[in-house]
Amino acid sequence: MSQQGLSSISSSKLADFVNVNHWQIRKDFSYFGDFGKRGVGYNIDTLARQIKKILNLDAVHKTVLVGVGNLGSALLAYPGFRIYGFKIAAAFDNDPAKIGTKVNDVTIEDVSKLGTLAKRQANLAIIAVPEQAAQDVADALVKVGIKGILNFVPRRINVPKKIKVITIDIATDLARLPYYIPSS
Amino acid sequence: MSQQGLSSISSSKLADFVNVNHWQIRKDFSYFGDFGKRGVGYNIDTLARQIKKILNLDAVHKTVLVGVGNLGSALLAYPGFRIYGFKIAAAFDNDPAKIGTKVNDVTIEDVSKLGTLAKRQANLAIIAVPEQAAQDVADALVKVGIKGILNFVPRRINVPKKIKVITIDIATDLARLPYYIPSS
DNA sequence: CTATGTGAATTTATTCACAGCA
DNA sequence: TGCTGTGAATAAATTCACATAG
Repeated sequence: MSQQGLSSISSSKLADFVNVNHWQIRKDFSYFGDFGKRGVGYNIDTLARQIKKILNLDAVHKTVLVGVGNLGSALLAYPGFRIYGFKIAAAFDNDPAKIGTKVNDVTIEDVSKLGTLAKRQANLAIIAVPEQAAQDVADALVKVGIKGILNFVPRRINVPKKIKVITIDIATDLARLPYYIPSS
Repeated sequence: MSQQGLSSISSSKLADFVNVNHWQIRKDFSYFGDFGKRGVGYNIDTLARQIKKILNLDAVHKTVLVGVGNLGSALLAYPGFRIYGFKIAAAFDNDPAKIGTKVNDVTIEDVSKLGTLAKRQANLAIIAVPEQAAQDVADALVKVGIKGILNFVPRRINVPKKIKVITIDIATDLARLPYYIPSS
């Protein structure tokens, strides 16, 4: 919207975009501050900045990818990360054929050298390895000081409580669909 | 657990697995029926069958994949779908180099021939195409009678209200992590 | 007049505590 | 004695309605 030259937006318009009610938008915002102008709406740039600040998205986050198979490659090519400030700073795999090659400007490193990450100040990681390797990779990432993990492996991984893990299990998401489908 | 020879499980054990309280497990189940035996617990096979029935997962769901790029290929290779009864019955792409080739026993077809699906009784679809193509693909899928869509494209797609769409936006999921990370 | 921000009312979800069955 | 199922109590989220500011 900002790029379209708009400067303000109302809670009703925002609500339409995300399919909720206008009062829900205002109530939610109100828990964090007074972002709007009565009679006018919300300044788009200011609002975006405030939300990014609340979500701690107002800085670049160095992110590490472990596992450059089909899914990992898709993630490396995925343009969606940039808008939120995620920078994939390193990628690791254990396949000798891949190590040393470049995918989207990132050189793939040997997963056994994960330890070298410690100096490089990445604090988020994406795990996209086969199931059996997931826990080992998680352990190595914890050891190296990672603070948060986005886990694509359909398996629970154990990490210290202060490390935040978000698991994306694609099969489980797909499994929610049939519930809404009449008989099939 | 069934494969490990166990026949029963208590709400407390189940609760530990999914990180909720034991009374939450029982309360949730109770909305759908009385599945357990007092003093014993829940019969594992019966419970699994009941849950699958509730979620409409007790039949094979023919599923169509559109877009066989990095992500689509990863999905074709993904073993997680099978356990819930999803069978990828067809895959489509618009790249001549891919059409006709086989990935995991599925022959890739020309996306312009999506119309031929009508006869093949698939009612779920996975969209993994570039952003610009998403709406056109969705329209074609609706025309061909699909009932539910798992959408991996970070963009809202418009479909008739009776069609259920679940969108997985990986960037948004990753964007939730920094909120939990101390300073960074 | 328009659109926000927020107390109050209402609805929904979670937690408790325990009766009742194997 | 062990564990379920569920009313009742508590907590949380949503919705309403309207005073207030531009």
